[in-house]
Amino acid sequence: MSIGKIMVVDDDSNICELLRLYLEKEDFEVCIASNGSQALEMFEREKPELILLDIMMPVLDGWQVCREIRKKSSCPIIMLTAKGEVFDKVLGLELGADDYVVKPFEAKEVIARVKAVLRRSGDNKQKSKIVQFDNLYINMENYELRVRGKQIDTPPKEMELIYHLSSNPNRVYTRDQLLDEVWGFEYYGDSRTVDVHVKRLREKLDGVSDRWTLKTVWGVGYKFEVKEDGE
Amino acid sequence: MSIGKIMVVDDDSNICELLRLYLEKEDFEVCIASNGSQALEMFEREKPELILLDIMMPVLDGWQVCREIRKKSSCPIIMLTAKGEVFDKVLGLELGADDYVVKPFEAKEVIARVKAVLRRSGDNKQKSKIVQFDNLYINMENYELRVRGKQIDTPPKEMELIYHLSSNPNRVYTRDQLLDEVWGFEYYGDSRTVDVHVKRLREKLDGVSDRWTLKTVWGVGYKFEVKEDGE
DNA sequence: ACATTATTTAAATGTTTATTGAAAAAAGCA
DNA sequence: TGCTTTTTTCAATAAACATTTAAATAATGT
Repeated sequence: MSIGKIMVVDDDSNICELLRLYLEKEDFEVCIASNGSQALEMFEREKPELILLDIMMPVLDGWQVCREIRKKSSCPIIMLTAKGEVFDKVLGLELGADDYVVKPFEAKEVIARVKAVLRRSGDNKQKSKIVQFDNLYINMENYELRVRGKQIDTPPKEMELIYHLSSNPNRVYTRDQLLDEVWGFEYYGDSRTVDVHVKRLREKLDGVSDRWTLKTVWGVGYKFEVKEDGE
Repeated sequence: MSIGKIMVVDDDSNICELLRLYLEKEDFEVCIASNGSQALEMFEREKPELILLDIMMPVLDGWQVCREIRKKSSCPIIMLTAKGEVFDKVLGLELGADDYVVKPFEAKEVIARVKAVLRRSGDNKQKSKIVQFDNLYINMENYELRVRGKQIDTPPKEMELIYHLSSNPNRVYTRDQLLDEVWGFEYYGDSRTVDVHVKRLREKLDGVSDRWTLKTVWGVGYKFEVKEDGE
């Protein structure tokens, strides 16, 4: 599943495809424009969450594109600059670009900067990686699960399962839904697998709180049930 | 209100005043030195956040000033060079200048570069080169690692790795992240390399404290885990 | 009571990490 | 420079751990 759409603008198709390769590996969706005017048009249509923008381009150069986009949007922009143009990039930043990368670049570095800029720009739809209910604390950043403040070592699948369930309290998930959403779409295993993981989680979590419980919905699936106040 | 103090060093008072005018309009605080030795003295006293430094100056030239300041500080420095003057970029980089501007300059351009350099330096630096947890002491200034006050000879990579991990306690890093952030983007080696370094660090550090530990997060990576009080 | 669904258990399967020793690379020294 | 030592990397194996499967048992609803 895509974690965001990124528009790559460069007249060198090798560079575009290289970036596409790496970005898609990181689960970004990618669209490509090979010149400035195409970029502006595509920007309207695709509404990307971030733009990787080459400076040296035919028709409209990167700065002009940057300036145009800034007139109507604050979409993050990372400039791609050739080695010779080192000091113009400073002005690029002043025009409203968020970061820059100097060619020839390491693809890994570009990815890192994309992530950093997205993180900084904040309004990305990344939901909190922390869930807390009464004396249960789940932190997917650190892969940490705490019960009454005490850390409990938990394997990744169990971790993701309890996180998924508790992120949407009171919602019932069928086993197949859980296999799709936690294990992944391509997974084709026995749905009893879910039961086993639920069982292990219960071993760790049962009787821990009277304010929530990992409940079986008979004939349907499971839910993380949270009790209302005073109930 | 000032958004930061900038020291301007130039023997031409016209240039100094022009820069002061523009910088103050942008809410920077400005102090001015008209030669090298005055600059060094003022640097100690005023502790500016950035320095605009002319190269051609009587008494001490810009290069010498730059070198002196770099001995004790990483304060950002932008060099001012006259047109026709050959700017030695390699020398500039080696001495630690962050950017340069060629005279005659547009005041707006200087402002843009000042802001860009400040933004960059704000991203990167600011973090202490010393980390301390319980009886572990890491000093990256002089590559020194101490356990219970006793110095332990440690190879550079291990040093950088434990420093990186312990600088962000409890955060999980994947092996690839560590390769990017400790080894560098251009590194293309096997990610198992990280394991070996972790293993060596553990030989040196295991059982040393019950308040922190170098922990494996199965299926994910490693973290420097620090226990809360009373746990 | 019967059919269906859920839980538990244990064993098999698969994956990730730890450990090791040797090779390669880098750094230090004469 | 050439030699030695240290550090880093690589690759193979062993160990640890997680996940899945399958089958037996228990619970639930009609």
